[in-house]
Amino acid sequence: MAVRDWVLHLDLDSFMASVEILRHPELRGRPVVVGGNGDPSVPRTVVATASYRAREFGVHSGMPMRTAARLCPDAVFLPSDRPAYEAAAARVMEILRGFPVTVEVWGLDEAFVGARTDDPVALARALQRAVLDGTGLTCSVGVGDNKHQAKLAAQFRKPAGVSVLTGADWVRVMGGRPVTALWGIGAKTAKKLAVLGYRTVSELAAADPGLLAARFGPTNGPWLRYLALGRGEESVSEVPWVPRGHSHETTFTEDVTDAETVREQVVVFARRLAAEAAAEGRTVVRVTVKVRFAPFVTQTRQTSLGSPTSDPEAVVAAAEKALARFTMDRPVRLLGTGVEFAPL
DNA sequence: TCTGGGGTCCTAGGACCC
DNA sequence: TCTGGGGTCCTAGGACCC
Repeated sequence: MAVRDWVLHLDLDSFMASVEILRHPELRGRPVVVGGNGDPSVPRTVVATASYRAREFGVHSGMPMRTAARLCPDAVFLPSDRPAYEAAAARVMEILRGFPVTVEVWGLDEAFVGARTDDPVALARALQRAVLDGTGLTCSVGVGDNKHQAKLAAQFRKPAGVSVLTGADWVRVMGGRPVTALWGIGAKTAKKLAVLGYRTVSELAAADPGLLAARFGPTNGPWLRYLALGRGEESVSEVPWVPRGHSHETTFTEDVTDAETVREQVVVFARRLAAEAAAEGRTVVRVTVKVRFAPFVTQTRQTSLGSPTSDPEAVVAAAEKALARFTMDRPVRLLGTGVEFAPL
């Protein structure tokens, strides 16, 4: 094969569960479920990651922990331990950077890898081997002409597989699949597309661009068709991601009706966010408070700051001002607070 | 399946200005 | 006095992803 640029997507398999099994070897081969505080009887908590053994029982990410416990009573349930996963992910990224490639970290457990090679599959295998030898973790790798193709390909053979998806076989592989197979089209968009008569990737690829723009907007409309044609970003960048902001939220185990409890939680979040901004050398330009009322109705209110700051009192005051704009006439299920940073 | 937490980006509508 | 057109900023909400 000729030498050319490729995009690879590396996806760690059942990442959080795998990290737990690594440090608790006696769990190997058992169904392991990570989520909430590790107690599956607590309502309003969901599965973050299920091991492949647990998935055989139908357990999957996003499922209520209580449902997981019903499907797989013998599973080991563990709380999620972010610092441990961040440390494991950092080791994986360092291993990838040992190769003559460009590594773009993408979320906690994924990376895009840009490489100039005549054998991307051999490279994918070498990356997998190095990650396994260095950390004990397995990963799946997708190879493509762009990020979209590589990302989809990585899902084809999980766990521990390598798959290739390029423009040359896009239509054959993807054409007949539902539009939700594309990276960025979910159930809501699929439903709207179905109304227009576009159900498969090939149908969307042949869609009327004007119709899409009218229905989905000037940016999103054309982008949907672009996805269906198998296009995507071709460049991989190792420049570290600059966060746009941070947020914290909590779903109360039982709905809260006491206004003071709500206010106290907002203040706690605002102080934490101000401290995080200061620690990262960032300033806050906007504070958003999010309230999810019972049964499941979500509203947001935001306050812009006159001038960017990381002063905790200013952030707290802005959060309280946003909170005051809600009509608190129903029990509160979830409370969140977020800050938007000034660009660097 | 009674539905987490942390992100990103886009859109629509109103305010305001020239 | 019945009322253009464009630009920009702000807010609230929606959709998607892991």
